[in-house]
Amino acid sequence: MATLTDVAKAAGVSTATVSNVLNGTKAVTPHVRQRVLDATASLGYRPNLQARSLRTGQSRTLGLVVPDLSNPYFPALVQAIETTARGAGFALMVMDTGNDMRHELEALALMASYRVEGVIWVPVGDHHDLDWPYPIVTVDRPVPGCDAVVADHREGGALVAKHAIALGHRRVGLLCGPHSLPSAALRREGFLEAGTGRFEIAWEHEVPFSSDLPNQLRARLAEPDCSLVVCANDAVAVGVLRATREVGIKVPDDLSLIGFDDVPWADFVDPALTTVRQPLAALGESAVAMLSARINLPGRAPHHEVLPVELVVRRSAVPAPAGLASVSRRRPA
Amino acid sequence: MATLTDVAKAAGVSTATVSNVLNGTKAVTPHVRQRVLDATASLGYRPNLQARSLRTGQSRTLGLVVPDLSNPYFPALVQAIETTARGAGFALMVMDTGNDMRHELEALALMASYRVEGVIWVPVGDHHDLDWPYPIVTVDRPVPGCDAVVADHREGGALVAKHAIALGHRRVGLLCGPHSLPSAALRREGFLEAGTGRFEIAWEHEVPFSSDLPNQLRARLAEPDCSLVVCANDAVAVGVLRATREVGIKVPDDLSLIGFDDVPWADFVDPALTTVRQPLAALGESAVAMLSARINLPGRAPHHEVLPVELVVRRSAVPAPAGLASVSRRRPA
DNA sequence: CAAGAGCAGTTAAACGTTTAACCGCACGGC
DNA sequence: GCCGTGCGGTTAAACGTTTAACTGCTCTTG
Repeated sequence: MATLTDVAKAAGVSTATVSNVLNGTKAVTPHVRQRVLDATASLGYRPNLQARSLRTGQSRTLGLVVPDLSNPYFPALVQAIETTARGAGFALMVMDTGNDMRHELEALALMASYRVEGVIWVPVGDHHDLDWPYPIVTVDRPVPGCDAVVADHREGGALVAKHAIALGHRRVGLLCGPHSLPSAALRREGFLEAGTGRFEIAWEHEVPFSSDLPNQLRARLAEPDCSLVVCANDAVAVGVLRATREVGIKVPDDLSLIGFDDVPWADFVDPALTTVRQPLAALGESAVAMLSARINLPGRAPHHEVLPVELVVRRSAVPAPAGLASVSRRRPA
Repeated sequence: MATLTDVAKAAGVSTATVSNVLNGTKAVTPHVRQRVLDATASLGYRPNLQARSLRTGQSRTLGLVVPDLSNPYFPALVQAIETTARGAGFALMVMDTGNDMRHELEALALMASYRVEGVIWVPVGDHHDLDWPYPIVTVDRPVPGCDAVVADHREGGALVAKHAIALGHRRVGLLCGPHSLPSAALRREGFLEAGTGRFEIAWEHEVPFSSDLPNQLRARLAEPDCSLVVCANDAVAVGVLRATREVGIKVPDDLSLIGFDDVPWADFVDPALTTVRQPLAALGESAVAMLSARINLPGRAPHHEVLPVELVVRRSAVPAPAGLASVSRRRPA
């Protein structure tokens, strides 16, 4: 590849001059400026960003560390991060940790070696005492000492509760995600808080964020004993959908269902899922905004940003049958 | 961050020696070796890969250029590419072109500036006369002069046809993707080739790869005039699923449906989609394998690799009703 | 008209590595 | 007792940039 020196030689000037016209650093005579431009064009010169980085200490590269790209939650997030990062003049280096904490630390170390200027991180394990030579913004899961941007899971839970109340449900089943995950815990809290006194929790189970439901749950779903099941996740909702279909319970006629996340296919299942949309694109944009802010002026105290979520009403949750019908129907005398 | 020179100073040796112990380039006395190791550890030294790259000309970085990360086709592909690339000692720089040819060229140019050693590219437009200073492997869409790895779309089409025959369908509707896309065209060819004489094409439409069907198609689907609809895509299949539901046609009882791709949620819709699985992980692995092969020995003629696809039978396609029932039912005397 | 300022360009150092060339020394073989 | 060789280490150049310091010039200005 052509180098700055090549261009300088071709244009008959010094490398400094070439650098100056290419970066607009200093004024140069129109005539020589044109000669330089011609030379760059004809040689197909492209600056070597690694060399520049070495000299300036700015790699113009951001890192992104995620636990599992094939999780439908991520693509939209990654896309938003990549496009806004590039818009801000940063290229994005991506690493998938496969949900493994060890890989996670290796990834962060590699990022350091590649001299990224900052990292956006969706952590999987519990972390503390991190010290890396670059600023970090975590997404969805705060880590002590790092900036963080999260969706308003608590409010999301509350939105679900309010919707349940508006639909007149009095007995609801609750399938919440792993308590160890802040997001799941907050959704649950928000939901319970907004719902106390307005409806009764018929039962509650902790399930993984997956559409493969634990077996004991299938039995439970055969006799739901409630008119609405609130799910940790859209994936979980699909699991419930399947399980109920197997035992002949119809959603939403016999049983209402609410998910969370609004994954891309939430609108494709039958019935389309009523769910809470996470502002994936906004999360991504905020993350890179916070990161570049911190790159530009380090030393400020870590900051948390929480973004609003949105209830999206589709067809899986309908008004509760009058007189707690679903409860009595399932409890023949 | 600590530098090689810092380490050398701390260990009381020259930078060359430090480099040699860290890379195992030359033998060094166990004693001094240990001193160096201690120094690196205590300083938390991490090699500056940019500087190394500048010196050696090897950035240990690969580029990935995709048209649209939020397309469900990609996450699995990206994941496979990233993990196998990293396994081979390469970090991955990702850029999303937003389905825009101009962005595509900008992305390739940026990759050049970042001095990636090679690029894996899922092109969107028609390209030729490319010349970039790095090797390129295209995925899913061959570009003249580049290595390519593709799924066996033709065979996929044939698999669908054979399955249709096995199920006894005699009249089928065909919704094929944009003819301009080789993948869509090949699926169609394979399908038609394997099916001629065994079933009749009741009608055929060219549709975009989307679940929003053109309106004239909805009318068509109200009177399918066939027992099976073969879809360009799982997304298209979902579109058909919706449209038929609206007019009261039941899948698969009244009408069978076959998709393509086996996107992650193909199993979540009702009925679960019978479809053709693309070997996404294998495509990714092959792509980086081909790329590192070419990096190691350039100058070989471009090579194409086509990977086998797989029919996955679920519930959306069932045996045809006897006596072309679906046809006669829809045509009352 | 002399001196100072500003302009347009060059020189050279520096960023953090790798690596070829070199150097001193001990050792083995004749 | 010498010479060649291999070992363990150092020196210094080079990779492609940016940029501070410098050099002539021309212009302005008092």
